[in-house]
Amino acid sequence: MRKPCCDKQGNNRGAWSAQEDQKLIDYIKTHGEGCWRSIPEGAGLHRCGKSCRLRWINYLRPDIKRGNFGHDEEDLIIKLHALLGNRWSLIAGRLPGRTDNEVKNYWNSHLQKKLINMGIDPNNHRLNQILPRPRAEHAAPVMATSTTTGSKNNVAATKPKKISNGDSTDRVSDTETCLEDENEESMVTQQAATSCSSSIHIDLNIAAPASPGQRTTFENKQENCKWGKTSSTVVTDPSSLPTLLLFR
DNA sequence: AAGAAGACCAACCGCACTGAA
DNA sequence: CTTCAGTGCGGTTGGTCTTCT
Repeated sequence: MRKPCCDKQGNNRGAWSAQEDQKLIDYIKTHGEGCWRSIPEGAGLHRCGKSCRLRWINYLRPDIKRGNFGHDEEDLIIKLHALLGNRWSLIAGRLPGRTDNEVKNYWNSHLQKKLINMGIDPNNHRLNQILPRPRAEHAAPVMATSTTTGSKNNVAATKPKKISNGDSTDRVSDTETCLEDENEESMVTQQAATSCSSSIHIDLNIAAPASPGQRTTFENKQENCKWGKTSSTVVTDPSSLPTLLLFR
């Protein structure tokens, strides 16, 4: 397999210092985002390009929105996850100012637990057979309070190892979307979007994400028709799916 | 007050994809 | 057509903070 790009000896690793951040910001401000490989050298950073890119995209970019996720953002993530699975960059693309890493972390640390508490399997967004018994004072679904479940280990335990069979479409196989069988995804997403209750009005067409210039592999695949699966049936009425609780 | 357990999140790692040579 | 460098993405890790006992 490929050699990692970050095997260069002498590179810093771990947390970024304020000085390093500033160097990166200054460099990108003057030269723009370009060849990530050349950025560390140009900026005088002892980091690999990959690390610089990550730091910039996830933390230093000026349009990053930091802080708690709003209620509608949460709602949107859940809905998008139901549609798209673990395609975090796509999901993040619909949330202005949010990064894929942030969305992913929020999902793993908050939303999974929330869904579990609501009796919904976060992997496929289906209603679980056995609902967790709500506490008397919390008859309605509520935000996950501090529970003993859902620790890092528990979360990890729910995640099967990545299946690497060379078929990139299977990269989301561990968290199948409830609409996984769709091959007319954009159509379905539109339908789902219209069936969302909602104060949230979004365009769920699979198109260029909110952040300009960012083109995902997923979208490339879309364009190249590599989604490939043609055998599955198209569910034209999402309301017929018993699983899409959140779209009612 | 102190240690343990849990929660959160920044960063790293490995793999897949693309495009140029 | 093949190879390889560059890049992006998703999964995972590990450090730090917070809460619990």
